[in-house]
Amino acid sequence: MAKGSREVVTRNDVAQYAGVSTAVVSYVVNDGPRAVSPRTRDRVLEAIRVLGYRPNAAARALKVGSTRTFGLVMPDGGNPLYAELAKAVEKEAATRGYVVLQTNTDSDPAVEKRKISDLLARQVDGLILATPTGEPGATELAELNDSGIPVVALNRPVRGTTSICPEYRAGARLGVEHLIGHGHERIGLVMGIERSAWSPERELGWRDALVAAGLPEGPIARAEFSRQGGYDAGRQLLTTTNPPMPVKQAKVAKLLKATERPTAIFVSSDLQAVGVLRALHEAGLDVPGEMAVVAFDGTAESEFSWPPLSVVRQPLEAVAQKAVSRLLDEVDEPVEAFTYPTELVLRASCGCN
Amino acid sequence: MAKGSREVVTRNDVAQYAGVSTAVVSYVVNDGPRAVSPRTRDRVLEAIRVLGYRPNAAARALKVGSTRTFGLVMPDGGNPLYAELAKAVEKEAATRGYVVLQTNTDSDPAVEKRKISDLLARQVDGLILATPTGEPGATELAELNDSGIPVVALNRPVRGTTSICPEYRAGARLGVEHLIGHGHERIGLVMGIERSAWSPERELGWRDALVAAGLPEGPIARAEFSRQGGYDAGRQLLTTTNPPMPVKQAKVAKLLKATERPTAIFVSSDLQAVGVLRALHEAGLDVPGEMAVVAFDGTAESEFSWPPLSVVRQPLEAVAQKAVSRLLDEVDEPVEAFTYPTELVLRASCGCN
DNA sequence: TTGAAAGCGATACCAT
DNA sequence: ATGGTATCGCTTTCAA
Repeated sequence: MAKGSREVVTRNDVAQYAGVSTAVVSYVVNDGPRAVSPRTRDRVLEAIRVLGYRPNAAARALKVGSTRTFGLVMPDGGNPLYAELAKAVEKEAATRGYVVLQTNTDSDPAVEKRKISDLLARQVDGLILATPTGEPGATELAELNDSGIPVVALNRPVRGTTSICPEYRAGARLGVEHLIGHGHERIGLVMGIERSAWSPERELGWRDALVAAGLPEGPIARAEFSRQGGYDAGRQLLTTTNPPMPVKQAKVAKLLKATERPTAIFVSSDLQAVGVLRALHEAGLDVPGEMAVVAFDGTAESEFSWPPLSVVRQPLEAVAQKAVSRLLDEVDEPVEAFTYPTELVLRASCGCN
Repeated sequence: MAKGSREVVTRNDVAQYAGVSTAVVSYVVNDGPRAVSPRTRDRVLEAIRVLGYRPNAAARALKVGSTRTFGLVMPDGGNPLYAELAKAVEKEAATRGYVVLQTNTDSDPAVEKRKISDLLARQVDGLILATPTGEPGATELAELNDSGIPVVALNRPVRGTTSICPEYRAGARLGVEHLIGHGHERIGLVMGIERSAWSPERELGWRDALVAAGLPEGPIARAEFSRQGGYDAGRQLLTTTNPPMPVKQAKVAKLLKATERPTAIFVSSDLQAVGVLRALHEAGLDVPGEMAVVAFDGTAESEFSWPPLSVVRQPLEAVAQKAVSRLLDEVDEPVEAFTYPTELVLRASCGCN
C-alpha cells in the first residue's frame, strides 16, 4: 500500500466497478442534475468507497469553469494584522467550500503584478487585494478589469474596484475622543507613511476629535507600519519635543502647543503602538500615568502588551465575510464602497482600570 | 472594456490570430518541447499580447497532472508562529513557481481530516502538515499514503511521514544553559500541554541542561500554547510557590527546592512567554532582575515585548526550504527525519544588556 | 520547423 | 432512471 500508490482512480473506474455509466457517477457525486435510483446510488457510493475515488478538481474546474478558489494578495502574511485577516478570509471561504491562495508581495509593486497575473492564470474565482502600499498601476488595473473575474479591495479604497474597509475615520475619532474623555488636551499622533494618494483617514479622524473638542493638534510622527517604525516614532515624539522651546519659537503660541510633549498618543496601528510602548518604557515613562496610548487595529498582540493596549478594533471578520460574499454574489454594479464600524476595546493603556 | 469582459481568450484564438497551429502556441508559451523559428515566435507573442491571452492553469493541470500547488495545513494562521511559517513556505514555494493553499484546522481533528481530503481532491502536488495537536488517525494516514502525493510533517514527528523540525531538545538546552550561565540555580519551565504521545523534547532539553549542571529541577507549569496560557502558567509559578513552605514539607529538601520560587523561567514558546511577562509585571517583579526569562520560538513579537525577550529562535526559513525541496524532489526513501539547529538570540529578558 | 490529433477527467445534454 | 458522447483548454507524440 505504501508504494503501490500510483493507481489514480478515475470516474471511469468507478463506473465500471459499479456497472453504470460515467454520467450516473457524476449524478451521484454532484447530487444532480438528474435523479438516481437509491439502489444504483448505493452501488456507486460503495464503488467510490472501495476504490478510494476522489474527483479530480482540475478536470472539474476545466469543465465548469470554476476552481472554487480565491486569491488573496497582501504585503506580508507575517504581519499579525494580515495574518488575522487572512485567517478570517480562509475561514469564511471554507464555509462556502472555497479555498484560498495566499500570496505575499513584500510591498514590491513588481512582485504584486506578477503574483496577480499568476493568480489570474490559475483561474481563481475571485481576487482579494489587501495591499495598501500603492494602487495597482494602469495596465495592471486594465488586466484585472478584462480578466472578467470579480475583485475586491480590502482595507483601502481602490479606484475602479469595490472596496471594503473599516470605518477608519470614525474609528480613529472614537479612540481620540476616549483619550479626550480622560482629560487629555495634548494628543499626539503616530501615522504610517502614506504613499498612495487617498486621504489618510485615521489622521482625519484624529483631527476631527480634536477640532470638535476645541483642542490644538498635538505633534505628528510618521513612520513605517511596523514595530520598529513605531519605536522610532515614539522616540521622535519624546526627544524632539521634550526640552522647553527657545523663546523666539515660543512666541508662536500655536506652534508651541504643537511641539510640547503630549500627554497622550493615538497610534494608527497596533504594531506601531508596541514600538511606541517600548520607546516609552525606555524613557522611563509610566503608561498611562505620564503618557496614555490608544491604538488602531486590535490584533491579539495588543491584548498582551505591557500595559495592555486600549484599541479601536478593526472589524476583520465582517470585512472578510463581506469580501467573500461580494465575490460570490456576482453583483453587477461593479464599484461600491463598504465600510464597517470599529469597536473600542478598553484596556489599561488609556487610563481605564 | 469594463463590461465586454466576458471574452475568454483561449490558445485557439491565439493560434488563429497568429496563423499557426495550437501546438506552436504551446511551444512558445512553454519554451518547448520543440523549437520555434524566431519569426513565428514573435508573431505568436504578439498575438498573445494583443489578445491578452492567459493560459488556463486548470487545463494544464488536467493534462500534465500537476497543479504547481502545495497544501499547507496548520492549526491557526492567526498564531504568529504559524503566520511566519506560512509566509516562509509561501516565499520558498514562489521561487519555484508554486503557490500554496493555506488552511486552518482550529486544532479540530475532524476539520483537519476534511481539509486534507479537500486539498487532495484539488490535486495539490504536495502536502505540508503543520498541525501539532495530534497525529492523523489511521484512516487518514492511509488515505494520505495511497493518495500518492508527497507529504511532509513540519515541527512534529509523524509516524510514516518524513518530518522536518527544529532541534527542539538541543535548542531548549541551549536556552537553559544560557540562564545557568547567568548564575541561576532554580529554573522553572513553562510547557505546552502535550496531547500526542511523542516526547516533549523541549522539556527534555531543559532537563538536560539542569542535569549537566548538577542543578535541581525547578517547578513546571503546563498550559495552552497561547498568551493566555502563558499568563496562567506564570501566575501559577508565582502564586503557588511564593509563600515559604510549611515545616513538614520543608523536611523533604528536594521537594522544597522544587517548589521554591525560581529565579528564572524557560518558556517553551514566545506566545506563552508574552503571557508570563504579563503575570510577572502584574506581580511587580523586575525582569530580568528578579526573574529572568528565555523563550523558545523567536517570532517577531518577541523582539518588542517588554523587556525584549531573549529567545531560542526556530529555523523557520530552513524548515520551509527543506519542506518545499523535499516535496519537489520526489525522493524515494519515504520516511526520514530532518532537524535544523536553532539560534540563541540574546536580548534583555535573560539579563544580558 | 510546423500541424493534426489523441487524450487528461469530469459534466450534462440528448437520447433511450 | 440511465447511457452515450461532445466538450472544456492544453500538452505532446507522430507525421509531414
